[in-house]
Amino acid sequence: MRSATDDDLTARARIRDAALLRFARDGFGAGLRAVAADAGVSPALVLHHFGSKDGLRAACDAHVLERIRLQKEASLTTETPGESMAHLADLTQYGPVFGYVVRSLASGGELASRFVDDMVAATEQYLAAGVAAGTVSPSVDPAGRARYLVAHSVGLLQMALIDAEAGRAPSPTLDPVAAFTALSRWAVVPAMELYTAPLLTEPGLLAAALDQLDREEP
Amino acid sequence: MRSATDDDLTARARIRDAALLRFARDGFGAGLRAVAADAGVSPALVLHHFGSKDGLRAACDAHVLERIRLQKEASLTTETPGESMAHLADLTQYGPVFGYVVRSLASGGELASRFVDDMVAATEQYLAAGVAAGTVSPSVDPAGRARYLVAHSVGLLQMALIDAEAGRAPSPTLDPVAAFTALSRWAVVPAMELYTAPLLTEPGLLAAALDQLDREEP
DNA sequence: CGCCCGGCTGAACGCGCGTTTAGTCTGCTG
DNA sequence: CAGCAGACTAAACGCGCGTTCAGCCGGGCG
Repeated sequence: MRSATDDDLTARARIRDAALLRFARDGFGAGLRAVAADAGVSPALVLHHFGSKDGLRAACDAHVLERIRLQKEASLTTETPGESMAHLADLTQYGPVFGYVVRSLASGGELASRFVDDMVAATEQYLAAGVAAGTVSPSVDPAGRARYLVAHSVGLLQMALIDAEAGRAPSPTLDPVAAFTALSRWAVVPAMELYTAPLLTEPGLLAAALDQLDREEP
Repeated sequence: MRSATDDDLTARARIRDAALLRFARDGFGAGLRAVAADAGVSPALVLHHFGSKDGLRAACDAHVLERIRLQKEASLTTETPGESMAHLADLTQYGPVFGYVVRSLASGGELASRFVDDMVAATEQYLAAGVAAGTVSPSVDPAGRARYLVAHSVGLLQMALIDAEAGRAPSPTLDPVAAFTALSRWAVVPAMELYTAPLLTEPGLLAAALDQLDREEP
């Protein structure tokens, strides 16, 4: 299962990358023997390097978080916002990392909640910049709005995963690019409509919700 | 593990209900022996009634779909829309069914995609009624909009599940009522804001998206 | 009554899992 | 050169899984 391009990586890195891919494709129930076979090593070596299956998953999580951190740092220091968005849209550069994150969001675990928090913080920042630039409306609850929008993205990914398993769409863990284009095909128009025109015609609903919240916990 | 109220059920129904609960709480990796113990029967009896573990899950799926079908039928024939919403909001009556659906949405499978399709159809119908009543704005793509909104709900559930596993919120599969109130505490205000006022200030974005879609596939 | 059939069980089977152990090979170091 | 350390493996272990099988028990029927 080892490819020619893997030969320059240490066995440890090769195992970690193989696990990333396996877990993304088959979920975290995938066996150590399958990961070992993908990496071209013996099952015992996996445990020699990572201690246990949990250790392997923790190493995968750590590696993904580090990749995200590096990307974030780069986009903060060297890029304009436009370049950042372009990089985000180019999923090919992330390789199995994207699929692994999607699988984690579906399965839970520490990476999932940390990733969500990261996304919420980044979204809040982007929205604040948009408000300052005048392209985004200000909010009575910027943090809540960011969290709500992140939940929407999680839902779109989850529905893509469900559709993929039913054979109706490309899988975001197997072919992120195809899945993303398929998703944008149907979701962009509803999204733009929802974000540029009010869904509900009664403008007093927000005030009513705020009132009710105040009445419950003053 | 059998409770007094279970005694009047046939063993088959008791096993199915126990499986519903186990799968909802622990996921579909839960063992047959655990289900059998919960139902107060031997593991062999589970297979006697359902043939295999897959058969048991299929029976759970079928039972849940039947419950949903009955609920839908009742709400179509006997209830006003207001009563329907009130019933939907009262999660206690669904018991383990709600948690099982949430778990299915996270894990995929046939029930998940069928449930999503059901929700999309129902949402489209509700939105159409809202448009007719004047409370909801008309859409250029009613089906897409319904699907998009359902994806949002799936995302909220999935984030509740992630937060629950991180110990930050009640679990929607363990205590649906608590999870739902915790969710509404932070999500209602952003939702109302998002649905009553445009998030983006540039009104031409929808037309741009429609143009781009036309240009790609005429 | 004798029989049978379906609900039901205890015990076992084979399998694949994560993990352990003992040991080999290789390259560096004193 | 001897010796050590670390990468690596073959083989096995114990466990829990889904599943099978032979048989028990009780009620309905000819």
